Amino acid sequence: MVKKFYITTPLYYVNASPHIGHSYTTIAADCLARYMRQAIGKDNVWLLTGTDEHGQKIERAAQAEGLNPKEFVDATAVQFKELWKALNIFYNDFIRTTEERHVKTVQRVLEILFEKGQIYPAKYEGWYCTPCETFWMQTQLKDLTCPDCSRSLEKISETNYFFRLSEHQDWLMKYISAHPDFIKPSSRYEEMARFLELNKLEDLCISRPKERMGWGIPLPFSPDHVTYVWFDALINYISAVGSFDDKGKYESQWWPADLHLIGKDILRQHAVYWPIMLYALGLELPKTIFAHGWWMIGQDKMSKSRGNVVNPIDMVNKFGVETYRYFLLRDVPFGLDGSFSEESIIKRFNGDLANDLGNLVYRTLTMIEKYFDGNIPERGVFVKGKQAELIEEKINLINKNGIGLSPSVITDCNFSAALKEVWEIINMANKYIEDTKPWNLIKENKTDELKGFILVLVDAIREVAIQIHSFMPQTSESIIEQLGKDKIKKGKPLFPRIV
RNA sequence: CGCGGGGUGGAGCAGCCUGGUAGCUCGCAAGGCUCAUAACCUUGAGGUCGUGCGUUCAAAUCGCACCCCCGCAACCA
Repeated sequence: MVKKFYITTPLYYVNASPHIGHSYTTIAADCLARYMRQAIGKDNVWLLTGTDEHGQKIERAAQAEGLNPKEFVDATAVQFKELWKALNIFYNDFIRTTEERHVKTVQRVLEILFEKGQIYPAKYEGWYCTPCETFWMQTQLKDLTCPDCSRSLEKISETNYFFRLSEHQDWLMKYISAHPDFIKPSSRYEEMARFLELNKLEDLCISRPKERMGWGIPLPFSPDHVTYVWFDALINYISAVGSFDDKGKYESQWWPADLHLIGKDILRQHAVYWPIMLYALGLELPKTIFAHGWWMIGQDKMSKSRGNVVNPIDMVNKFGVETYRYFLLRDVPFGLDGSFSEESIIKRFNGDLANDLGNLVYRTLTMIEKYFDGNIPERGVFVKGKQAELIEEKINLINKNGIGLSPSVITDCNFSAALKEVWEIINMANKYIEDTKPWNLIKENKTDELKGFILVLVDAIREVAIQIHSFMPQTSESIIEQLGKDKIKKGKPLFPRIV
């Protein structure tokens, strides 16, 4: 097991309010971080999230609301923080790209790379749509009109700064083929490996002239330019957890990251640009980059233009945090796309949470109440049936592999499979009750058997509560509490069925 | 055109790499039970595994060809 675990979410771009996609990545990261805190100690885990706040899109979004960019991002960043609170996200740090610590590091990185000759100025030629304020590459165009607004484009040529991506292709390809865990899941790994095989990397334009786009970090060696997107945003992963000294040496107790969780849309930036930037700086590469899938809304892609964006807060208000977290992590294997609908949330809720888990807890507590006056029977040597042994075996097995997530499950972020494992205990327990028929035991005065039976259930439920802690912290705690130490504190059903 | 993913009982998926009684969840039907949130447990119905050809004693699984769906433009996890 690793000694420290540094996990990140992407920096969310704050040109609009957070949606379920943002919450998905962050909940997954929170779940892993919670799991790892239990496994290796809370001081050894660092979960970083934050917001990406520069760029033209934000400049324009701010304008649309009649705010200056800073006012605008301040307001949106708060929305993200509030959402994380509502979703019970426990992060160690929240970095904003407008913060001084970040700006300084970005400029330092630019400086170092410029001195090393990794960044160079060159004339940049392309087609510009003035009304849209958008720059188009030749390859994006069918004719000389703007793909967005169809107005005619203007050819402009300006000096910009470029990062020498192209000269790094060889070692990156070798690195990737030597590190099968670098990009996950494996389908994405193949995708990237093939991309590098089939395409030649071109140097990356990393600047914009200030007069055209002012809301960004100025290049230290050319104050008339600001950095452009990725050179700003990606650096947060190091700017938040360390700094460069005068000699350009980076110091950090957390770097390299153990896991960058990202959506599949930004895989190339993380799997190609970012490693090359780090390599050029002489820094270690992250251990693993995991690209998860997207939530579709029914069959459709979620997008602002379609107007089908789902607000996580609405879902939380409707179904509760715990259900929302459970649904996202359970319904679809991490890595694949999922189909989001209230209907499927309700299905999961009624099936897994109300009928299986909630009802198991409730019926067990009721039996303890009725048969033992609310006292959990004392431990003793009781005759165990075969089923009881199977349940105990299962519990031990899962315990041995570490809090319900076997090592492969954790490294492959297979939340869904982990929960399935846990639910097997639940199903076994429900079946065990059915087969043991405690209502007959009580009639026949078989108290010892009844005690043994209840203890098996109590153990099973405790185990389940521990297992689900990273996924549904509140539910876990509530179950432990209701079970009490010796005397139960039965409450209302955990998940009252939605009719 | 090309690239990637996919087509398995009503729905969603696993199985395919390493050929050999087609499995899971939900839904549906019948039954059982009463500790429980009309919940839980059991059983059952329902599939030419996209199409065709080939390899093989044997193909959902391997090979070839074809058909259909999704993504490969932008905002964005």
